[in-house]
Amino acid sequence: MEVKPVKGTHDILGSETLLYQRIEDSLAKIAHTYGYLEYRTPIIEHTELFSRSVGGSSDIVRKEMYTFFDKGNRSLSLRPEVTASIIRTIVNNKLYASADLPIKASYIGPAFRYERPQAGRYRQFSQFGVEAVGLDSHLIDAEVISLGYHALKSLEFKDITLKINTLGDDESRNNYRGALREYFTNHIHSMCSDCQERLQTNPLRILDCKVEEDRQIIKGAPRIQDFLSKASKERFDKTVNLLDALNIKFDIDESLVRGLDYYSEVVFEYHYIAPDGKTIGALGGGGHYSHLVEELGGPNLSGVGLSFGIERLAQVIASERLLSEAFPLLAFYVMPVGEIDLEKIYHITEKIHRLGYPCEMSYEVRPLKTLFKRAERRAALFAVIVGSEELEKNVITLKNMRTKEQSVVALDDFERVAEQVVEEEIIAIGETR
RNA sequence: GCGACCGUGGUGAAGUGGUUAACACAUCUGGCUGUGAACCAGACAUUCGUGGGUUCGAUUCCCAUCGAUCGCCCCA
Repeated sequence: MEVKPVKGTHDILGSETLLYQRIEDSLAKIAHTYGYLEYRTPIIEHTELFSRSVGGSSDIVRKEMYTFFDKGNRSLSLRPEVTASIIRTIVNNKLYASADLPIKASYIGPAFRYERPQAGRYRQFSQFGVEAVGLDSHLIDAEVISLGYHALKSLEFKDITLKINTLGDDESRNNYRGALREYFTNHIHSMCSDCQERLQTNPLRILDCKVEEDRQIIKGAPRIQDFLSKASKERFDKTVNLLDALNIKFDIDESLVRGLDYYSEVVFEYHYIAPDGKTIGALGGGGHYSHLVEELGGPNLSGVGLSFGIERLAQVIASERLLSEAFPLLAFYVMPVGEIDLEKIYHITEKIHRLGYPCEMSYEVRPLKTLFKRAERRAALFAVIVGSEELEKNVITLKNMRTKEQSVVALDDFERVAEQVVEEEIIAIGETR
C-alpha cells in the first residue's frame, strides 16, 4: 500500500528547491541589511503560548491549531505562527535587559494551521518574518513596512498593493468597539451568521465580512478614524507620511483588521494581483503590538513585526516567471563514448568536481544522441566527450551546448580553459535573457 | 466548518455496462562503432484512487471513503 503525504503538506523537490533557496537567501539578505539577526525556535510550544498571544477569539486558535498531549500529559501545539515564539524567547532570555533596544529578530521556518488547502494555502507552510521589540515609534513601524516592501522588490515583484490601517490604541479601540456593537446590534438580525457570532467575539472583524448584503450595512458603520485618540492619529499620520517620503505606495484600507488579536495601532498587508486578476490572499502582513511582551511575562514593551508566506511568494514567482535567470546550472556533463574504462571517465569527473564546478557524468555508455538529451535536461553548459581517442592523447572534447562549438582541450590545460569558458558562457547566457 | 469539481500508464489525456483500455509525449531496443534533428520497426496499464453495492458481467451505474484542485471563511 502506497503511503501518501499528509493532507495539506507538500514535497519540494530538486529544481523547485532551488527556487525556494533563492527566495530564502534573498529574504535573509534583506533582513540582515536592516540589522535583523535570525532566531531559531522550536516548532512545538505550549498551547498556552498561542492562546495567550494570538488570542482565544481568533480563528487560528479556536479551530486551526494542531494541538496534542505529549507523554508527560502536556498540551502542546505546532506553532501556527512564529511571532509568539520570538517574544517568548526574548522574555525567557531577558534579552530586553542586555540588548540594545529595539531587539531585532528575523526567522524563517515552518508553521502549521489545520485549514482546507487551496491555492497558496497549505497546512504546513513556511514563514519568513521579522520582529522589532522595545521601541515604540513610528520610525520602527515604517522600517518594518519598508523592509517588507523592499523584500518583495528584491524578488522582482512589480505590482504590489500595500494596504495599511490603524486599529488605534487601547482607548481608541474600546470606544470604537463599543460604537460598533451599538451600531450593528440594530442591524444584526439581517446579517450573516458569521457576523452574528463576530458581534459577540470581536465586532472589529465584521468590517472584514465579504457578504454583499452585509457590506451595505457595513458602509454605514462608524469609522475608526472618528474614534482615534489624538496620540494614535498623530502616530498613524507620521507613519504614513514617512512612507510617502520613502516613495512607498500604499492604500489606506479601513476594513483591514487582521485575525490575530495582539495587534494595535498600525497594521498592514502586502497583496499581489496577477495580470489575469487572480489573487492568493495576502503575500504577507503584520503590525504593531502593545501588550504581547507583557502578556507573555515580560516588561511593558511594544513591538512591530511582519511575516511572509514563502509558498505564496514561490507560487507567484513561478507563475509570473520572475527570477528565471537566477538558477545555477550544471557546468559540465561528461559523456563516455565507445568501449572504454568507465573508471577513467570517473577520474576525469572527479577532477572537475575538485575544481568546484557542478558536474555529472553518465555512468553508462549510451548512444551520444541519448547523452546529449540528458545533458539538455540537466541544462548543462558544456558537454565533455571522452572516448578512446581522447584517452590516448590525454585530452577531452569540449562542446558548448548552446553554440554547439566544439574544441579539443588537453587535460593538463582543463583547469585554465574551464575557468575562462564557464565565465564567458554565464555572461553570454545572461545577455540572451 | 460549508460548497463546487475531479481521480484511467512516467506525463498529457480519450473511452465504453460485455471479449486486445484509444491517441500523443517521454523512456527503452534495433535500423545507425562517436555528436543533440527527422524517419522506420518494436517494447511499455494482468488494469481504470480505495472499499462495498446493483448486475450474468462494472473502468463505465449507485453508495461510502480517501485524495487532488478551486471557491467561501480565515490567513501566509
